[in-house]
Amino acid sequence: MNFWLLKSEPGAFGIDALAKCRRRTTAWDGVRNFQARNMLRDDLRRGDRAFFYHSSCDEPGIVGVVDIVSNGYPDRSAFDPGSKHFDAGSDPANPKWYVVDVRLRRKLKRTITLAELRGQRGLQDLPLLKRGQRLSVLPVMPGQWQTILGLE
DNA sequence: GCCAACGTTGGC
DNA sequence: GCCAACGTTGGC
Repeated sequence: MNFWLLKSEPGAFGIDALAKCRRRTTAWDGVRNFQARNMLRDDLRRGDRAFFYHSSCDEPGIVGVVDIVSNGYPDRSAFDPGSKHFDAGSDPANPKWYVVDVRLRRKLKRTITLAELRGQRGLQDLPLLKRGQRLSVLPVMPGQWQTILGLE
């Protein structure tokens, strides 16, 4: 099992929105960055686990844990002209963008803030904390995962 | 709103 | 292939 961190803006799709989804499960769609796409397509696997991170908000930080419940598959929102994630450059016969399905495992009892993560020993190498890092899908090493859970 | 950092685009 | 211009991300 591998560990990941998935970012979302709570104003667009926050953890409470996921909690309201049928079976607390949804396709993690709308990722439009090639590096993140490659990870969704090739690296995230059913059975993996990820932190749910809120970005661009009052209190950026980790708010929950999700299970990855599918392998990567084409992002259908890219094919839908009515979707805000529509991309005319993605063809169903040759999909450009990918998703995985995620299911909410649990909300954390409290938000583990970005500021708190920055100050934590043992997380110096967490990709989330690297300068200029902007990917919405990021790996988390097992030791980092445990360190973060220990902060809750 | 500002700005640093990075990705993408497109002319050459 | 280079690189300037532009767009986006995201913390502050």
